[in-house]
Amino acid sequence: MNTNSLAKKTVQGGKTVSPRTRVTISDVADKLGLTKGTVSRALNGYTDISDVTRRKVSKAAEAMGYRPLSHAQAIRTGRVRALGLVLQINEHDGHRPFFADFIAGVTGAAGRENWTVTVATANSDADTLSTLERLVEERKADGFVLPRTYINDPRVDLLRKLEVPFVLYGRTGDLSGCALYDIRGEAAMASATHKLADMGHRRIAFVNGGPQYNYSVLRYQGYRDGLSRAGLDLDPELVAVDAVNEAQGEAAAIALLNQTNPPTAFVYAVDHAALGLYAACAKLGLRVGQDVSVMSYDGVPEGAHITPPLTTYSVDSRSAGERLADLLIRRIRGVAPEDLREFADARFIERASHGVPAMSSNQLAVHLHGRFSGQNSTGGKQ
Amino acid sequence: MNTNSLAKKTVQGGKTVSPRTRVTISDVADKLGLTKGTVSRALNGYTDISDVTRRKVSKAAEAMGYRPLSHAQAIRTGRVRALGLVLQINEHDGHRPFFADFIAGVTGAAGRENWTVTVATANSDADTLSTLERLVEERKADGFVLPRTYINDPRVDLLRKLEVPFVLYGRTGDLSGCALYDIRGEAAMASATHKLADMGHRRIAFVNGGPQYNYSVLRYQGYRDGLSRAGLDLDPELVAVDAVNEAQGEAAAIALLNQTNPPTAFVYAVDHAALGLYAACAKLGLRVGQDVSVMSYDGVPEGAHITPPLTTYSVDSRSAGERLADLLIRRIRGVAPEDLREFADARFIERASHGVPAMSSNQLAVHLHGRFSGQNSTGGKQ
DNA sequence: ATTCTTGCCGAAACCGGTTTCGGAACTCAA
DNA sequence: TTGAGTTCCGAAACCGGTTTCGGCAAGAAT
Repeated sequence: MNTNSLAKKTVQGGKTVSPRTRVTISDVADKLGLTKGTVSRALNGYTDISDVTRRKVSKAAEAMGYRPLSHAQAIRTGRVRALGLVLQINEHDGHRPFFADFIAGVTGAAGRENWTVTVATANSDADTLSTLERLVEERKADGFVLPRTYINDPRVDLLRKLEVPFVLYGRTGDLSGCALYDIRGEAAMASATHKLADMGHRRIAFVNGGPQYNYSVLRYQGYRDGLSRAGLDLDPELVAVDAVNEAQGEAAAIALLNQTNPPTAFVYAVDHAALGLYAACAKLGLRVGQDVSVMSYDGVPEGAHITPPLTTYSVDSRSAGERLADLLIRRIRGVAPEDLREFADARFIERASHGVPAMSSNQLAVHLHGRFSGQNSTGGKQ
Repeated sequence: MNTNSLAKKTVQGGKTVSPRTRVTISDVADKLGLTKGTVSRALNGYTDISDVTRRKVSKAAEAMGYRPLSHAQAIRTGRVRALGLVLQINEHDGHRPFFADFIAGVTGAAGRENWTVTVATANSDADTLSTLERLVEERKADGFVLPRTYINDPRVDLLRKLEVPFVLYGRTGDLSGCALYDIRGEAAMASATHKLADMGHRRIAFVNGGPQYNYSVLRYQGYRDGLSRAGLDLDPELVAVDAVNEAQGEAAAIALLNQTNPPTAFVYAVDHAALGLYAACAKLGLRVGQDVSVMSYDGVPEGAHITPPLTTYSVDSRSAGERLADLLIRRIRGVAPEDLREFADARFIERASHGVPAMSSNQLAVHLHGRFSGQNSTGGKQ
């Protein structure tokens, strides 16, 4: 018998109520004349409990509003039913708008399984690692979602060493033992490149994102695949790197356009960088979608509001979060990482930032260099 | 003696290592020849432990890398050292960009005290309440941060009833027993109104946000204070409500401008709505910052990129998150809610969306109605 | 009728901490 | 010398669950 039940309960009007006190497993056991061990086994699907008893127990538990305390379970099982998410907040992180959707996806899917999500933030790689370690040490999470993977990711090394389950949002150099979810960014880049070539563009530039991220090798590969499928040669002079925000995207565009054989089309790996092309074109007196075409990747909201609206490949961050949470929970429950790899495609959003080239590369060069010095200019036709 | 220490430890090369196993409080106790009860008391500042022992214990614990398992502590203390944050993700929530900063603030401050943050999302008021209840039931958090307060907030009622600590981000109708942090939006609105009046504007409109939110009564009050300080009368025809995104802000602006005595200046309670004024002016052939002035509130990044850049009162979401986490932790530790109320001011960011009126209200009316019918127009001079 | 299974559940240990209680040793005053 | 306080720590209960172990009763096999 639950020795505390008398102290904790009060009889009011013939009905037993528990003031300010949770209903514990012993309460359920007492009510049924069983022991708490039996109740526990019944609730957790042990096979040595008769169906009759099992049904009785789960019914009573439901009726009494019994909810096991996850940290009381954790002390024995080692599981807290929580997912960990360590976000690295960089100063120049252009991806913040995604967080809300992404977090909503992760927490939503976790909640549906009655799991919770422990979120922490860090402001450097080292900080991320020590935060991960702290969360593991205190067992605040049973596993982790690792967003924004590097080609060479120290978080993966750490969690592998600690034997803590994790799932990647993105791929990484060494995938052994990794569960993951990723968007086929390479397919999007190939498709964009190919589409632009189909429209008649012959010189198509590629502006990549941060070189440390794994996505950049994939998207670059996609760009090259698109070129070769279109029968175009790769010109290294048409490739820029490390543009993840508007300013960097603008600088890259200006540098590329100031060449003697400028591109008539751009493929950007990151939407926020692609927004910089608009600024560059404003300065250089070019019309986006006519003089210069662009397609990009991510699907940020700003792209829909800019003029002309940006053609892009949109990523569904919420469903990414949902899938990641689901995969991670299964990983924690013991499914092999190799069986937990999912891919999705970005969705093509055709807007108005691309079209058939109004000029050839040569004509564009004349147009540009006949009016401008080839340096940045703050004036120009709007 | 820790009966498990032999089973768990292995001696390798004369050095005791613990393979795959945490160091527990019993390990520390064994090493020092004390009992785990003593170690626990020493570590938790009980007065019946001698200073010598206390120092010995904390030193050994540190050296052995002992970290108490928060859920093991929780089973006795009822505290999990976690803050709860339930975010309501509305479809038309224009405030998403803040989330990253806000969450970074909360988690950062919590982490500094070795607390963690469990985040959950909900998509309706009812969902928010049931999520809160679930988190309380399973004791996934010791207290909650409640962002975006309503005038009449059911979350407050719930947590008050459950006697769970919480802290508001914003004020609410009945503040009894509430700890809170808030930005003085009313002061910002008053200041904006007064500044515009000083510049010579006589008809200043106010476009408020969602009427269910507590901030809207405060900002409206601030607008009225600003008017009266400037010696201007309140004209109800110059007040619009419920504009929290660009489309709603645009509709409000067009309706206000189509009146016979249109405003020459606008005070918006929400930046995202103020962006709609730009769209409205583009349609009506007005120049923002000259024909029409505007000041707003929030400090969203888009405001800096739009032309002309938006003058606004910027809120520091990160430090808000930090302060809230700090207040909540103190609240959970027992500080009275009345002693946990903090206010901060929004920072004035003077940009180019305001100026002396180019025309009086009458002239503006002639300008508008001489060219347009007074209905929405999609054409007009860009 | 006896023995062997099998199904089902009680009893108790256990997880890693916290907290209460009591008593040994040491002071200090009478 | 003794009695009353203090100081400091050990012993054990406790928190709310999970898991192991063993045993009883009913049915099957011999």
